[in-house]
Amino acid sequence: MSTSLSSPAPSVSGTSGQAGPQVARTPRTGQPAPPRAASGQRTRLRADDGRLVRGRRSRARIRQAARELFREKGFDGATLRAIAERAGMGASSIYRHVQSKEELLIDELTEMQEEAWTRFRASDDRDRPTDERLRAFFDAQHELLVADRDLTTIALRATTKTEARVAKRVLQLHDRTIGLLMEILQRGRQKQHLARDVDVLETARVLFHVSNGARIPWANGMVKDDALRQSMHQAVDLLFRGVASRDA
Amino acid sequence: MSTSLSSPAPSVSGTSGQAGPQVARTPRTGQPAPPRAASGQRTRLRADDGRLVRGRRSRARIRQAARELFREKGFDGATLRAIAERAGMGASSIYRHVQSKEELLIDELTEMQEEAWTRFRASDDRDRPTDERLRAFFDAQHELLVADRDLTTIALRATTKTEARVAKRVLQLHDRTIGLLMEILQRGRQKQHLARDVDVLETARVLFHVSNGARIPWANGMVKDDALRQSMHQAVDLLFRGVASRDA
DNA sequence: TGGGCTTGGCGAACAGGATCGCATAGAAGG
DNA sequence: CCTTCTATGCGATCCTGTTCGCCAAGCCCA
Repeated sequence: MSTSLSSPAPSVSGTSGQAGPQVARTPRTGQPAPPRAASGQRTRLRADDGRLVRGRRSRARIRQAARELFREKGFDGATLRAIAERAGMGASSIYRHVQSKEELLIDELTEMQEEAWTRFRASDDRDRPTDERLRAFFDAQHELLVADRDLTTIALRATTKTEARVAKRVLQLHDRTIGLLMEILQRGRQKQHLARDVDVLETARVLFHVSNGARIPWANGMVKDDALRQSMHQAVDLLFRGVASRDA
Repeated sequence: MSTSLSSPAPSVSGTSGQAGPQVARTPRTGQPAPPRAASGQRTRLRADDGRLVRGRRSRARIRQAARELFREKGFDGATLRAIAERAGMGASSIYRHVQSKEELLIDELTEMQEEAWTRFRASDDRDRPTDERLRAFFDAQHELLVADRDLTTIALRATTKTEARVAKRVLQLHDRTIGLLMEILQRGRQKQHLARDVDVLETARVLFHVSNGARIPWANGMVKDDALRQSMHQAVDLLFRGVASRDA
């Protein structure tokens, strides 16, 4: 327990595995390149291979184009063909670099998360009361979400893509968030803000789920920005104080 | 507060409006039939009009076919064309009766919910401890969900359809569930299981969100059936007891 | 009987995500 | 230089949800 809230928090459910997404892949097949018979494989591919360089650049352009178009037209409004055009290539080429449109979305989300955490950390103080820290944590997320309502909605949607690869990456994101919440809670237990026998993991999960769930009516316009924020604050309070009557 | 858990619980967010879905509609236009100029409208359409009867039968066949195919192939696997075929009509005809594929899903979900509630009520006893009742409530839902993992996933997905009509109906479902939870909690407050100043609505929401959120990793196979169940039980406990240390 | 209206149905067509097979261009090695 | 392999790229095509324009059948009223 040291570098609080910095490195990729421990995976929490079984969602680990699979290194970073930067590695060049062969999306077309899904398999990491068939080992080819028993002959000696020839090339091992240097990282500065001109083709790979080009590939990386293309990927970057795609991501950029996607990001822009998502913001301009929303996820559904951003056609793959449009993204491709802006990235300066044919639609089908995108699939050389990406498995599905959702994957582009997830890249985007991951970045948003990262930024939310950075912001939070910037103003965090580990010695504040735990519930206060939690509220600040959610506020940080809230701020960013509000700017991109559409992305938020679609993020929730992506969660439920049965297509394994997509779902897994989203779940990983979830796990990281839960991990961060756990760190906050753990600290709270050290400082005896929390009862000693509290299950930190389960508590973190509850908080996380609430924050996700509360976004749904908001994303659908049933709830105002600020109400969502308040709602999370209340949730933290409820969870802290408990709802049971004290004389039990 | 009398007929506990029976009639459509009070709508909780702004999601009210729009009567039942049984009314014959004009999906093609979206508008409930253009009022037509200033002339006197002729027909008022008796309920046993042969056309309407036929229509109802078609709708029923569509629903039936959809239900079956959803179960056989999952939501995404159940092609509209396939549904149409099984219902004995062309694909486009479906749209005379339904606004979108998701709508079929929602019909299905609504029924599942209804059944879950019925089951719960059957074994409920309003004098039991509140937390026990809540656990039973979630268990009842759990039982049904387990049978239809795919539907559950897609249900969550449907929540995030920006397409207003779909989202609204899902939100209504949510509201009803939250309403039922509120009734349980309210009763708990009467019986002084709950602290007097607890915000029943907010508590119900928290519970609901957690139950939804917890399903996501489960639906993606990261969590076993029983773990999901346990998780909900734990969540109820946490919320009841509160996580803050008592000496604060 | 026949006109006016409404509901239900159909095949064609469209849009958007994804796949396929072929083509090009670097790189490595002889 | 020629071969061989790999990473990229492309246009055609597929699949699926959805829309469109047209038509038949049912009901009502003259």
